[in-house]
Amino acid sequence: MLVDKPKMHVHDNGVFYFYGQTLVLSTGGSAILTFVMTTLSNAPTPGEALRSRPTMRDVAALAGVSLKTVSRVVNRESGVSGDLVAKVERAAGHLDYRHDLTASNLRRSDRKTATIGVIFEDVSNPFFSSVHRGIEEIARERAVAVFAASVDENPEREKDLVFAFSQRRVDAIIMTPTVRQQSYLHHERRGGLVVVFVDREPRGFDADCVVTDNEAGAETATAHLLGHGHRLIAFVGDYENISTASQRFAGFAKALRSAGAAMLPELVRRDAHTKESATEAVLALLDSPTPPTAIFAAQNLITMGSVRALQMRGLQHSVALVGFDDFSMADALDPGVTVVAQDPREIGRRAAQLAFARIDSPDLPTAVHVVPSVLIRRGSGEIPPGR
Amino acid sequence: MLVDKPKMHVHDNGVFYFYGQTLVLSTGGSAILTFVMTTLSNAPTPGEALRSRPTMRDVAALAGVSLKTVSRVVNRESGVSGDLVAKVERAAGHLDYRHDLTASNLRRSDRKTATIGVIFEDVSNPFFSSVHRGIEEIARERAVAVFAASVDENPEREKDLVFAFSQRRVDAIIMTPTVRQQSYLHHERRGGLVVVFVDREPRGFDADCVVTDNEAGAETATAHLLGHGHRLIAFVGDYENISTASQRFAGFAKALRSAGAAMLPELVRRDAHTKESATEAVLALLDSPTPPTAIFAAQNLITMGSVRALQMRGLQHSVALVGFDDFSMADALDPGVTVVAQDPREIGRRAAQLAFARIDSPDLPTAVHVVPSVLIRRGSGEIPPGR
DNA sequence: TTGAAAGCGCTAACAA
DNA sequence: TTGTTAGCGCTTTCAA
Repeated sequence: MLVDKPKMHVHDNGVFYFYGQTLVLSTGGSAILTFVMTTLSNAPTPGEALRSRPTMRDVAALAGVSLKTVSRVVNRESGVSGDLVAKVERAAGHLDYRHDLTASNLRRSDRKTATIGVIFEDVSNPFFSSVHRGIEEIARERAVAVFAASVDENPEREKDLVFAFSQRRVDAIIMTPTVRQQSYLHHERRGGLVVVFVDREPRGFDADCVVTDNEAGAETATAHLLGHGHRLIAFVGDYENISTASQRFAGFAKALRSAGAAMLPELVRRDAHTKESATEAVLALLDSPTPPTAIFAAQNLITMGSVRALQMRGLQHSVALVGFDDFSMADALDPGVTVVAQDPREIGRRAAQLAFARIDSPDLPTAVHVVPSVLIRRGSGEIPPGR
Repeated sequence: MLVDKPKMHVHDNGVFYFYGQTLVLSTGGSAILTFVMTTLSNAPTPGEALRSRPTMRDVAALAGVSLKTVSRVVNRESGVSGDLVAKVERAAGHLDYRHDLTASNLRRSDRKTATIGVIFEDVSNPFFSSVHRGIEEIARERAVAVFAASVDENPEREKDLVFAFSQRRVDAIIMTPTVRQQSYLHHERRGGLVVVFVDREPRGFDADCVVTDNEAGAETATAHLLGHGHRLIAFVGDYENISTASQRFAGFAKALRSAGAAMLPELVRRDAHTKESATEAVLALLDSPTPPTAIFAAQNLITMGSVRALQMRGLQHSVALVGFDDFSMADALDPGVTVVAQDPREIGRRAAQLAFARIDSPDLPTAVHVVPSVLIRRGSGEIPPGR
């Protein structure tokens, strides 16, 4: 179906299409013509020309100098006369020359691509997106570009992503390990790839790492609840094979031991991973014959899911809650949610710093940076045990 | 300071360092030795060997075949005898060979790097991190790696990032435009770079684009408040030069006009951008001589900041609020926050699909996809005008 | 200070 | 089916 008007909006099943020359309707649904644009531009179209990019040779020819001189100017090497520099820059500007970093890297002796890869469980999890942000801040200072990807609980994907980044010759990979153990990375490291871990420590692989003080933070959280008189404290956490989850569980157990409180197996749920599964787990706890008077939620999504469950039962003001990891609007809830806050952006910054430090000096001893967590009292953690 | 134990944790000003052989103390603060690890591994250390990566030539030599045969096997080309395929694969596995995509790309005729770049205002903004997620889902299907970076209100940085990605020969850039106009991209496009915009439409550049129906969504939100009897409705939005912000303002104005309601300039704030500035703006409105009975917050951070302001004045149950763009825990607040929800993940998916469609067929007419928004009633938007 | 030749790791085009 | 040669766009090395 062709339309003579150059551009238009068409409403179709809730979706608009806005095409240059062709009006496209999806199948099904009654199409409604919404309005017609009449603007026309004579700027180049997306498919125009595609004449191949100018190379250094083209610039050299236009400037009347040798290839090598252009290379020197582009790389800002010293020892080129100001006259030639100006000539080359004019020619490069005229041709819209773009230095090809991939070709440059191929020939260069240090073989650095000024590119790193980041692998998270999920780039859209607020914790990880903040870490990502922190990494970017440091990378930016070195004009390093950052690949980012999500593993999504798929263990094969961790290896695939490492492989994909390795094939693209990244200088370093910053990652959250999910696979049971990381010794498969030894091969990559022999090839000169730097690997830094964030959030969780690797297994079977000695490398730089930045983590939160999970055990101490969980201990603090639990002790906080114990201090308010709770003895029926539930633990709702991630799968045991996730190292942070098991460390947080260890902190929980340690606090109970220190207080001489019993750990009640029926109040321990280590199978929550998403908001939804956490809601389910907490509902089950609340509806059980021995409901907890307090809950320690060991991860941000789990805390959010726990809030929902408490609200569903109208218990948000009666059952105490402390979460691990802060989240957006935790302070705006009623009651505000008490959390052990991490500093994800700082974690990201440090991980990037460690990565670049090792790129610069491969022989440094490996370092594990533990970033402290902070208890933030907001109300939910200060509720006393009911009756 | 040297220590004989191989690894240790040291607590110093709240930061732990965990080094292979050297105990490092930061300056200042009382250092407390926390515990000592005794594990020792004989796996390769990070700085080990760095013997250069094996190339196809090495594989060819080990397998006793020619370079080209290895290339054929690595690229899964047909026409190689099973015998040689096995030989080559064995040799490649033995050497931990990694195909160098950067070198491959340099020589290949299509010159595709299987890499795209994404440029957002802030990768840690939940809206953008979800868009990022959507893009990744589609890119994953094509084994394409994704660079992600933030502009951070710095207009120069938009161009710098485009430049940085262009230098790395990405196949496409998916971006949120911030600079006043995008005609500088014509040069890049001539070189074959595909550009797709998300969230905001570009100016001075005809390209594929995926946006939310900002004007219609804002109109719906405002009409919703008008329908509940409000006439003193405040608009709190982003800077005027951001196209989404002005479209949402247009929708706001349109709804007022349709209802025959007056637009009160003193209730319009178009200078909010962050959570904090929104809180300030809303506090000023609430404390003014003519406070609004309802607020339309035109962006996710602004809505969050508005919630905070209402809570600070204890007005969250008296002044109505509708936000543009959903956010985490909006349903768990008291009252739940009524929003016009976008579908960021879907926006990301479509943007990626558009990008790949254009990579495959550069001559398609440009398309603007408008993804519909949905009003979600949660309580805050249904509060009637007080008294 | 400038340039010519070689070659980074790979694939295209062609030959055997 | 396999291999040889040339060369992608650039930097290195070395000579002028």
